[in-house]
Amino acid sequence: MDESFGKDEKLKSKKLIDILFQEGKSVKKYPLKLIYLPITNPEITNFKTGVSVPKKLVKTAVGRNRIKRLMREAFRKNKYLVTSNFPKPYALMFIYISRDEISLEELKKVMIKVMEKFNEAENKQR
RNA sequence: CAAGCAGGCCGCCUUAUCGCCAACGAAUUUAUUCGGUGGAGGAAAUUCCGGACACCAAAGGGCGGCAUAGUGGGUAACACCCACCGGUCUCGUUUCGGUUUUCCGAGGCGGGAUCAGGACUAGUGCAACAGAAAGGAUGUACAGGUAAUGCUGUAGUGAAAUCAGGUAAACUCUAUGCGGUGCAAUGCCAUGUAAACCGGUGUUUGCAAGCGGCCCGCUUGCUACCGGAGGGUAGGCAGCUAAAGGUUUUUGGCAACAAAAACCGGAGAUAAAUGAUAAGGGGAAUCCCGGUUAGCCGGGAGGAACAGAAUCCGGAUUACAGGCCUGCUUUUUUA
Repeated sequence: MDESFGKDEKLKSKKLIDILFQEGKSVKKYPLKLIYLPITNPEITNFKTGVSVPKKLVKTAVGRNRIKRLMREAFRKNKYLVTSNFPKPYALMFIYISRDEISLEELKKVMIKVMEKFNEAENKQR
């Protein structure tokens, strides 16, 4: 199973991120929030995923780094849940909305639930 | 051996698996695969000083403004570092005097801590209590003196009474230094469809903008003419890491440091890499059990601080579990 998470799959375009925050929909499961938007640009063929931890909630750079790394790890292990289910690519942004630290195990569980919610919402619409 | 003080160093390790970033080398299906290699800190933090570098005019002149403040040295430079001098505090020791048990006062020598440590014979301001009077000063008593007068001395208040008084982390003065903005600097590529952009030529006046707050001065634009520039995405590349680098030895120097030689040469991301999991090792505080008069000994549980590079250096400041080393002081035990 492909568990890599390389450059190509990361959300890096500033423009795309701006559009995502303006027009994207979201699902929430504490302490995670997922903002998503279908990518209309035909050049881009795969999912683009980013993670974010607000400076307001986690004060130190070490703390934010730690949580972002755990989020990437949790996504990497479970990304098949979303990437294989849709014909069109999406831009995804996971945002951590708690002040407290979290273990990888717990984060994985929440990540899976958020992804399930996302699947439901998008499949219903189609 | 223990405690305290001062200074310095380190600040989890090993293996496996799954991943991330970088340059390199192969292979091919030419954008992918494979391979081994390298990949956070002593503070990377605060952004408080000082530089390098870049652009703004060859960064220019004046006023204003800011910073620094014993002397000498080090350095690219500094508010940093070193040495010395001085003041203040403190400890030890010693001498002298009073008293003589303690104790008190003065001085010498030695150690430690600390100090924005230039100038109040330029001007201005400020000063509790006491005192007649505290800054263009001058009243009482006694004594002296004069043509005359606080003119002179003493007493009295006070830290200080015409003494070159005190005070500059008071204005100020003096000396020295400082232009501004910062790698989101800056350069290149790509983009542009039109009152825009780029290049060139010409340029009188006026206006506007920029060059630190003002003035000077300088530059640019507005105008005219000529030429250039059409897929999509909206970014990409350089700057970008070799550093006033480090280690060791020798020489010079009290030292900071400098010179020479040999060796090592070390992250470069950009919604931002350096991570996750498992096993083993290591283990402080604390807790539990057993033994012991106690110190303590044995076993088990427990599990590691502050903190993340963002152009690069030198410092300062602040945060920090635990461990190690060196020196000094003190106490106890043993020999």
